[in-house]
Amino acid sequence: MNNAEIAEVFSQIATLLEIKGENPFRVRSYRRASETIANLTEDLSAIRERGELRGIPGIGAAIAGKIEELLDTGKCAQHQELLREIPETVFEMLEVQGVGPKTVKLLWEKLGIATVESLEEAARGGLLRDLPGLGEKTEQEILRGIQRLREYGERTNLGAAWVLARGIMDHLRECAPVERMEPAGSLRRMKETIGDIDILVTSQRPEEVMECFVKMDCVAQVLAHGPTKSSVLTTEGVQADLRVVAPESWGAALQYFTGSKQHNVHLRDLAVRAGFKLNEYGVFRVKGKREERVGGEREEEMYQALGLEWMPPELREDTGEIEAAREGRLPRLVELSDIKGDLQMHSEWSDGHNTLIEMARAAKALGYRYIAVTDHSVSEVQANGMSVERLRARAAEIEKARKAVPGIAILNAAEVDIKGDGSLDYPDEVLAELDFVLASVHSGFKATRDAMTRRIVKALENPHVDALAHPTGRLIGRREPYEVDMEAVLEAAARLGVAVEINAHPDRLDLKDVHARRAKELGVKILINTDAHSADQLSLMHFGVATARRGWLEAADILNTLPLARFKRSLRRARPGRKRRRRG
DNA sequence: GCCGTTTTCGGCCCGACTGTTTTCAGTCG
Repeated sequence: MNNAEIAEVFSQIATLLEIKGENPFRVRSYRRASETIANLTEDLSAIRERGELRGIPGIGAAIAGKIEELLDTGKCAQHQELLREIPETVFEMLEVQGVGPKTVKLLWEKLGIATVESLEEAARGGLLRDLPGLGEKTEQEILRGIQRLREYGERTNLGAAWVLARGIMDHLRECAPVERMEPAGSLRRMKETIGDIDILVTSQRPEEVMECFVKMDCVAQVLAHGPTKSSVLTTEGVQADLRVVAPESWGAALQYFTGSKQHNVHLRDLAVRAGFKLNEYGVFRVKGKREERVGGEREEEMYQALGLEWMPPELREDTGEIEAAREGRLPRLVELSDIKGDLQMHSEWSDGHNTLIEMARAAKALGYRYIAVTDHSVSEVQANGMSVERLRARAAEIEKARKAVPGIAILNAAEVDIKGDGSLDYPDEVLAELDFVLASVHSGFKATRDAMTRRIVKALENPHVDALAHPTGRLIGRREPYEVDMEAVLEAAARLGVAVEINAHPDRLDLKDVHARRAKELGVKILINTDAHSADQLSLMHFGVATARRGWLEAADILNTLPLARFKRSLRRARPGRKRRRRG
């Protein structure tokens, strides 16, 4: 079993214990373990080999034993036992807004309801209103929740949420008396998917801000409309929450609503131990019964009171950032302004919409010093992949573009398919003509994990390959990543000096944050590229930078933060090993 | 179930909102 599967088992155990009404602290232990495991950069099996399971924070004797059980047998007796008591289908019931563990317990015990379908039927039949603690309004709310779940599913891609949030904020700035305004929540942390959009503002006239917010064109339904908090469902099906806070609580509220939940829980635990209290209004020193407010206007104050440095939102997942802050060893995360070039983009020569010159001009306008134009290779028929002849014809056009757009280096490059057997889509002598070779998988996604791993590692062993693009092939929300042993791929990349891409397109974000962090640990050099298929998509770079930041990466970990000459020297092709191998 | 230079037992984050209530439980973030 892999880490994600084991994390899922513990998450289910936590939920099932919660439904049973078990000790909430025991529930939390399983939930915390689940989240910690999901964010680990290394496989549990490897950690176990070294006998270090107990060293993972939140993993004690009991859970370590269950991890071993899961690794050995693929099952966990306690989990199986719980599932015999409560059917697995209750998990989807919990996705309905307003339905929590207590309600599920009630529905299951009193009415034998364990699926969303039977819940809907019972609500329509008016059977819920007679249950203790439930009433007619709750019944209607559950029906609405089911409809919303069916219509829109759960989470939104970061890219779509970003556009929507920008739109809302631009609108509020125009029509309402807002002072400070920032997105909070998972959007501010730049998570790859967003549950709902949180926006925080300060204003002298909150009612007007709320009024403007609930009357936006993009509002499909007003879910709540109060003086300090309003929630709407947008026409895109994304929930957006707006909160107005007092200026003196701005920092406290921003910290609080940015989360993550685990980060906040950990932080407040520290606060209590140090004699402080944190909430969305400020940080307070607790003296017996009295509380003295010691900060809250600026976010920094919330951390400083606990002896911690302020930390970027992208780090706030409780995966070691609090310990790092305490010890003064937070990374200096890479920033968009560090990026000097973009090494994956497509032109009209394959499936892009713009000419070479248009792409170069757009990249230059963003301040880049170099780009690689990586049109597709011959096998990508549907993407107008280039034959060797067209590739050579394009080389002449690139030469012209270099003259037409001075001040930016244009690398003659290609995104070359890794074929089913791990060979590349152009012969070696053709690859040798290129300035930069990016390899990637576009077919055979259903291969076994072993086969896919061998295929990719073999491709990386080709000395002409400089970098691996979108290493798992996933499309967030649409296509699962193919099965591959990422640890083996990253180890091969580190050994061979091949760079690995963080694809910045918000549908991909591939490498994802956790893998990027692992890549750094293994000494793999990273590229952040947009994979732009039009000039305007070059601006998606910041999503890739955010993913790198979530992986704790600094500018020095990323090749395309280097000036051109050093960038070229850092590519695998500049390494002496490559020449030796070629002669041999 | 986890954890500890104030503890190996006794703690474990905090508040708002809603609906069903008569003082509070459940959900959410």
